Amino acid sequence: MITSTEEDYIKAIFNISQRGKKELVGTNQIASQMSTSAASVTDMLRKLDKKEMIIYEKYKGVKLSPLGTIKAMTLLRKHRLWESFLVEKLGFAWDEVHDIAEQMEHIQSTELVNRLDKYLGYPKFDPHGDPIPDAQGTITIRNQVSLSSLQTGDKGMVVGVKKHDKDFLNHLNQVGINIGTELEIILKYDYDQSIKLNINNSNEALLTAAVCENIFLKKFS
Amino acid sequence: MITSTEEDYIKAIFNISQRGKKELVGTNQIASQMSTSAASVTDMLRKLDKKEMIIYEKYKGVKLSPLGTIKAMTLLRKHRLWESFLVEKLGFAWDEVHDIAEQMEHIQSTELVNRLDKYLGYPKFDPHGDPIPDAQGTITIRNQVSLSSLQTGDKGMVVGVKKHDKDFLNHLNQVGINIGTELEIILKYDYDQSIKLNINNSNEALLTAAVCENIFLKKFS
DNA sequence: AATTATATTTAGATTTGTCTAAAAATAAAG
DNA sequence: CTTTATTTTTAGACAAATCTAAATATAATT
Ligand SMILES: [Mn+2]
Ligand SMILES: [Mn+2]
Ligand SMILES: [Mn+2]
Ligand SMILES: [Mn+2]
Repeated sequence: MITSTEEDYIKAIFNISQRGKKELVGTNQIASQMSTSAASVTDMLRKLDKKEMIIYEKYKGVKLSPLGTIKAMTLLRKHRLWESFLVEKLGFAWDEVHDIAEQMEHIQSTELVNRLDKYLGYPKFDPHGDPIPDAQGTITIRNQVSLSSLQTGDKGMVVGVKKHDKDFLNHLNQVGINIGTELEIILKYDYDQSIKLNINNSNEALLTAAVCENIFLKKFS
Repeated sequence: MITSTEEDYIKAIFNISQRGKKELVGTNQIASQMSTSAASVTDMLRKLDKKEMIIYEKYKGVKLSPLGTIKAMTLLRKHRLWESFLVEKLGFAWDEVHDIAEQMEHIQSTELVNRLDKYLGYPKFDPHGDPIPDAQGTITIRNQVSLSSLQTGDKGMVVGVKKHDKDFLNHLNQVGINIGTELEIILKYDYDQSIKLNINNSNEALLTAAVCENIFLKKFS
């Protein structure tokens, strides 16, 4: 038996270790990710260690055990399948689904998840371009580059975003960027690395370096 | 803010007051329905009373307040819509969906429920024949009779069941009864009120009085 | 190497939901 | 109208998840 609070900690540890380079995750990192106190994190780490979901050494840090990694994959699978359902079947926008999926990922029923997967046609990526682990927990890796790494004249198609918060996604909506959108870099300014680009061969837009950093593309040619 | 435990108590109180004749629900009734102790129930009743979800008088009993009744309707709506989704879209059988819906009914998002309702085509009844409250909380009443009340020669169509547990529904599956099944009473035995009947103009079956008690029909002519 | 700063853990409390055992209130019987 | 039985509430305790404030360990600076 695992509680949904424990599940959220597992997810947080996985997410932090994905985006950082270091193998071990720190107490404060988890605390800030979960918007809770460091003391609460320490308590929970002890508990998850006893349940053998993580490998934890006092003062040094923490990483997921094999068991914890499987659990994290299951959670990502559920979260991303529900997000896909909300967008594909119920017509939600990609910036409206995260908080709901955050709840639905905790529903306990493997049969439900597998049937949902089938119903959606076994999608490989969620509405934010994140890969969906299959029933065995394996994920499809896609070769993608950050928009920041492209130069003047380069072209590509948007395949994912790094941040998932409403404000960021809403901004992309406003400038007309979504998964599948085609971009051509008209000019990359040396001064501040901001990028002027052409969207779907029609509109033009200017993105700051901070925004470009969080957009993933499949580069053409 | 209401917790999902509180929501389950609200539902229990509503369900008990529906099936019983008395207006006030007792502590022990709730305890047995929720498989918990009477002491826990008393604690929760105090809390729900302070939140104005129920009207509670020590030693006398409890009933839902207007606020609590709205809450109960919302919960029934969510539970039954999710059950419909699981059966209609994901292909679950009617005896497999209750426990999953018991979890999904607690997802917090009115937008989600209303979109789900639309996606399902605004169904009026769930897979067990129970009415689904609309967004305003009003439910369609259907004129139905218990199979026990029918006599030799009567005909009707199954429109609902009183019990929702797996064992009971599985038994109905075995004898070939589901929502929509047409029944004709061949013979009602005076000795123990058991009923021999014809199912969909093909098979024959014998049901005990206890089983007949829990099947609702729309009587023909 | 000693001092300062940061990160992490402990100590002690709180809230929520639960329990058992005992006390009190109400209902049922004699 | 007492006595017995049932129902309900209280008392006291516990596990889970959280908090603040204080102590301790590790890292960074002089
Ligand atoms: Mn979550
Ligand atoms: Mn996503
Ligand atoms: Mn429930
Ligand atoms: Mn139902």
